[in-house]
Amino acid sequence: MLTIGKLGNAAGVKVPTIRYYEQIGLLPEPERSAGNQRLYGKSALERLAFIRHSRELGFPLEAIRDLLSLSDRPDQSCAAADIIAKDQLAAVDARIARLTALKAELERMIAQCAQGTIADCRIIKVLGDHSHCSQDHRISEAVE
Amino acid sequence: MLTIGKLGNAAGVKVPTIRYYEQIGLLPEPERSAGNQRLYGKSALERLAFIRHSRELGFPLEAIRDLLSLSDRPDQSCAAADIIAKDQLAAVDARIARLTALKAELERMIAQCAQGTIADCRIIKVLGDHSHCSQDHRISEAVE
DNA sequence: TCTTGAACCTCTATCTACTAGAGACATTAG
DNA sequence: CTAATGTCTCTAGTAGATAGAGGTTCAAGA
Repeated sequence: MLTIGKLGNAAGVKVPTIRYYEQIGLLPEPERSAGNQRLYGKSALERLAFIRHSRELGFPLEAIRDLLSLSDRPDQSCAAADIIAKDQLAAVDARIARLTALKAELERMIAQCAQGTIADCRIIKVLGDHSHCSQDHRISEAVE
Repeated sequence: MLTIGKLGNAAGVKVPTIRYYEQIGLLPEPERSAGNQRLYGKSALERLAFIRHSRELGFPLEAIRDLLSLSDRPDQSCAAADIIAKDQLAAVDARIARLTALKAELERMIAQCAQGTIADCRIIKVLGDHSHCSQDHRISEAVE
């Protein structure tokens, strides 16, 4: 059995984060030692590793909750998992598109800065007036 | 003079957001009407537009606070503004890099899904075990 | 002039995904 | 046995807003 610290080390997740996941019901309440400390088994480690990896791939916790409950029913269709993953991919794509537009605008802005005084600074000017922008970087309401 | 609603419309910022900006000291406290309603002039509109545009470019509010205080001192060097903008560009670049890696991994994962049952689902499998991943998508600690 | 409805006011709570800290108890190494 | 480290619960804080309750003010129409 693992204490919370060992579990955290093994899964690459900080201790308070594990307790947080338990609090929001993403991890089940574990056994306790005689002294009331949490004790985890192998399945908790697997579940936590699943969560961590999903987080690394950018899935929100609610999506992970759904994926976990899917993985608890191995005989069902995996169409739902496919949808969740595709949603996540679409979200990532949207963010990349938006960030790429931002990057272009920032580069343009920085390139124009002649390193003079604030009064002449293109950066300050551009920020103050969207009409100085080359393109529309206000892509959708996806607030990145 | 503009009421808060007109100001919001003119700048493209929601009313509660304007009050929030005032609360955190990003906008100065405006005049009030006899009935205690906020009244704004042209300079508030310019300042709010500046904030909005900066937010659209992804600058965090603290950076915007710095940029605003720079723009209040027009005779100083704009080197500081340049640094803030370059920092933001670096942050955007880092996020794009990370998201691009995530995108590749998600696409790979989805492509492998044979639409069978959960028991065979590659998505669930991959999420449960990082070793199924082609690359290291855990780029740095920049938690996107 | 009166009234209605929209816009405004303050205040508190909520969201995501954690992180930090206080003060107390448990465990383990030497 | 003691000291250091780990763990416990609880509260509060982070960014950047958004939502709602319950009440007031304003502008326009009848």
